[in-house]
Amino acid sequence: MSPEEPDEARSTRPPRLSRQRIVDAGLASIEAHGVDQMTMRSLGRDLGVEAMALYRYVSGREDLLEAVVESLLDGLIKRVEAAETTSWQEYLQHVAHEIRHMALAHPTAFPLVVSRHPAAPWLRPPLRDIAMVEHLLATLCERGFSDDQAVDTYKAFTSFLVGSLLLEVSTKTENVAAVEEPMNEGSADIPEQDTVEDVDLGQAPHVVRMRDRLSQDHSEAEFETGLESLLNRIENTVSH
Amino acid sequence: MSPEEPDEARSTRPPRLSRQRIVDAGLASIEAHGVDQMTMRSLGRDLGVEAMALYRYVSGREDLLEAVVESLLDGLIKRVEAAETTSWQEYLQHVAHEIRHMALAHPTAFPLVVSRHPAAPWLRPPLRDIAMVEHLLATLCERGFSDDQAVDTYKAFTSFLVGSLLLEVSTKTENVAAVEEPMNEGSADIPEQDTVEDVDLGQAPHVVRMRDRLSQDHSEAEFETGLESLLNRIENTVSH
DNA sequence: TGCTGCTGTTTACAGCGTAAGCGGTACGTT
DNA sequence: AACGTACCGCTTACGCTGTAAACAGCAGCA
Repeated sequence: MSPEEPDEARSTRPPRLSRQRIVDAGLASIEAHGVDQMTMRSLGRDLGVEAMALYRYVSGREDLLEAVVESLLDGLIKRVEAAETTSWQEYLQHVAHEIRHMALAHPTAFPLVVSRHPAAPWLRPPLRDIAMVEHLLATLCERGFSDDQAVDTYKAFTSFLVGSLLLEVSTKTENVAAVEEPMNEGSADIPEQDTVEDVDLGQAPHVVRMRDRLSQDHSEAEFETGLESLLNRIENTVSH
Repeated sequence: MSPEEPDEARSTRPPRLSRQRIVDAGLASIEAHGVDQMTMRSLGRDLGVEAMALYRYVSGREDLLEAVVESLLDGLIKRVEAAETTSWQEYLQHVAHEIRHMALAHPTAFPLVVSRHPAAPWLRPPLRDIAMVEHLLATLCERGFSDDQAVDTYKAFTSFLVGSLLLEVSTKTENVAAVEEPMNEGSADIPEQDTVEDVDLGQAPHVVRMRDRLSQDHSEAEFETGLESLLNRIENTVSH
């Protein structure tokens, strides 16, 4: 074995700063404590470095967040491009499942993928990558879609993903930020309302009755059902 | 006419501070300059008052944002409750259109309605109000839905709204925050990439070919189509 | 030996949310 | 008329943020 290498993995000390290391630590910090808590200073602390050191590798916090989003997407694109699918249905299902997997693996960061403005208006989240969109459109056209059909499918598909996954991860992130009561305008001797649960007990009988059902998590089945329904709908407009 | 009234509308000077006035100004500021720019200090400036004065009426910035979201919703609930609809299909369409109208009227604030955690996990955005959810569930049950069917419909309906409307308003908000280039790791004599438009010209022929189609705004038609498809799907599972 | 380039640190500044205390004004009670 | 007492908005202050700018240590090379 070579006794000495100029690489970065010899000592237990932090090897070196790099854009990749910063982005990874940023993602980890976001998942651990929420986006707001991921500050340049705390991130520097995580990496054993002053905050300003990060600015050699990212041009600012916004750039870093953008890079985190990008890093979530590019592992996925390669997998999608590698996978071979026989029908466009199978293809869209594969993409959908990959993205759902990513969303569930990073539930706190996923809203960033959705809410940050993409580079171009026609890049719809969560497919905010040109390569990804190109691959999807190309695949659909290959399978006999017209341009219009491909674009319509792309739009309906992204809408479905955003709606399903954003609400699904939001239930899994619940109390990163604590709750606080809203304050009442005038003086304050209105009978105290203990919890949200108690208010509707009088006002919302249906909600109370169905509360268990409402709280149950069937998101996977709902996702599959919705996806299948979407594919059926597309199938009808395509074969027409 | 009475020569003097103790009310607030006599002089052109700011009448008085109140929670409602603060919330309204907050919403206006958000729509004008984006959520981030709506700071307690700037909002005080808008109202001709020091920032700390606001704290008599809202318990903090978070509370204010919550109140803004609430204010977007409660005008709508009353309208939905007032409207009379004959079928559950018509009812859901009415609700969907009301919410879409709200989203388009406040495209910058709408993401707040979606992304802020609701008071209870089973209050799914954008229907984050107990009264709203109660009314929806009650109406569906009235029309013969079982509890399970009502809950499933509620979930699918909210997912649809979030996906469609969030992406629709996001295209209408495009450049509230400016773009910035991401910085490249090593030295910087890689040939400069002028705009996003030029990169894909070589790499993404399908995107280039369909760019016009991708940019065209058919969001209304897409919304109606998607909604109708959703209603059909629900209809099938209900009558089965 | 000195020069040059890269890397991380130090210092500094404007702006943020907000806790705490202060002053003025209007009003009910005496 | 005078006084106590709410209420309302202002002032000050603190710790936090993102980041611009100057600086220090250290590598390799002449």
